[in-house]
Amino acid sequence: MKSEHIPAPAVQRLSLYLRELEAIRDSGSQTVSSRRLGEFLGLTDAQVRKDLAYFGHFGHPGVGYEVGDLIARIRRILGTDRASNVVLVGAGNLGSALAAYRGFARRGFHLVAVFDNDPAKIGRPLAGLADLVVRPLTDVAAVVREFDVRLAILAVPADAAQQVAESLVAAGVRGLLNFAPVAISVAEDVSVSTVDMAVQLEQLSFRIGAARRASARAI
Amino acid sequence: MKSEHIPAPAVQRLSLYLRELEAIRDSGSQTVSSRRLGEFLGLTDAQVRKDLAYFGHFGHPGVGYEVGDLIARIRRILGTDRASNVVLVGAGNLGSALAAYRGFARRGFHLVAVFDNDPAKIGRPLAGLADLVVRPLTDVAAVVREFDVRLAILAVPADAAQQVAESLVAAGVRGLLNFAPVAISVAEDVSVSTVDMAVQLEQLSFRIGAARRASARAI
DNA sequence: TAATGTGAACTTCTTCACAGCC
DNA sequence: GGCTGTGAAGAAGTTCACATTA
Repeated sequence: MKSEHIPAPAVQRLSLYLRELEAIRDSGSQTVSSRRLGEFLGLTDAQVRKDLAYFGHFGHPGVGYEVGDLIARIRRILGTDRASNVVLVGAGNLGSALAAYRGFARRGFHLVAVFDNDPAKIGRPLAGLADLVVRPLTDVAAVVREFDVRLAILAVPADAAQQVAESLVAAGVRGLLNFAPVAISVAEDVSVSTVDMAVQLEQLSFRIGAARRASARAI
Repeated sequence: MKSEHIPAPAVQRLSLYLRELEAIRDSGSQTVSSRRLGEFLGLTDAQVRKDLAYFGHFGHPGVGYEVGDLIARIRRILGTDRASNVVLVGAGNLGSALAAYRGFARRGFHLVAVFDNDPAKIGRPLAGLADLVVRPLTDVAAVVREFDVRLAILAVPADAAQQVAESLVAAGVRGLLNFAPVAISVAEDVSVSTVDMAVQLEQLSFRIGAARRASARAI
């Protein structure tokens, strides 16, 4: 297969496979079948095979996939086989929590700087992170260039998000993980992924409401 | 239209429309066209109309949609027209940040309790939130029943997530917003939405890598 | 026997294009 | 003229089922 166009949902699942594979590796398995890999994620074996086949011939008929090999391949595909530098803008509650999160480092992302424009925060280390001193937003361009930063995390208030995004992009950032509850528009060669936690709760609210309505009808 | 089956992506977008509509209302507009509503979200006008039409006849030909009315209708559909009680499990960095986040309350979710099993945290108020005292996990069932809690936020380590999820579900919770980087399996009448921030960064990493590869080919 | 990779069938979602209404 | 609602067409994604390989 190894085609030109790969469905976006397939790429999303690739990350989930990676997470699952790491757990499988830690449990001691050398190989894994498409069925087992999909099981926990609620996916069919065919789906798993199709997804992986978009990227190459990774499996061995009759055997399955070699766990360590597949992890390495997926990391290469995602571009996380080498650590990449990331900056964080916004040293409030959420920003501090994100900076302290170890999951980023474990998956190949190295946080090199934190920015904020609050004079009370600038110059101080983030709570519990002695090596990360908050820097003023005016330093963004210099840091992005110095550390060849391509990804940034936005944890600023909604009304500041668009402007901060623009300065990051101007400095050379190519991907933004936005936690502000607002849509951000940037040049189309820049990727933005917005995580709006209230939206997630609303979706759950709808789904449990729909379930209740459905069961009410069934009675 | 007002059909039985509604595409999941349409429901997702409903939340985004709501967010956008609130901004439009605050900017003073009384009505909005499908084109304008979709513009910022990168959606076509047809998509917006189709999505809204799944739920009823909300618009006025020649005029558009009445902003306040549409907000009220979408809130009803999502089940957020009345505040619903939510609990949070995990009072670490992320949990504390989530508890302090005002966006939940603004969108109709009321955080009634925070749980943790760390004795050093139990009995103390969350940083900056005097009214939220951390309670032991053993209180979950009682609180869920007392406040008729249907939604819970999980901000616990990955290796605890499944177990905590099970106790929440046993207590009567019907929807889980999971921030632990692990798939959770529960009865199928319970909804789970997992937000894995490292996965989001990986997706961005892939997209900017793919863009680079594409431009390299183009040269 | 066990499991992959993949065309073909099927299902789901999106876009088009236009009748109808303000 | 402006704009919605929607059937029909088209595109995208998923599942099936089987040839193939270990």
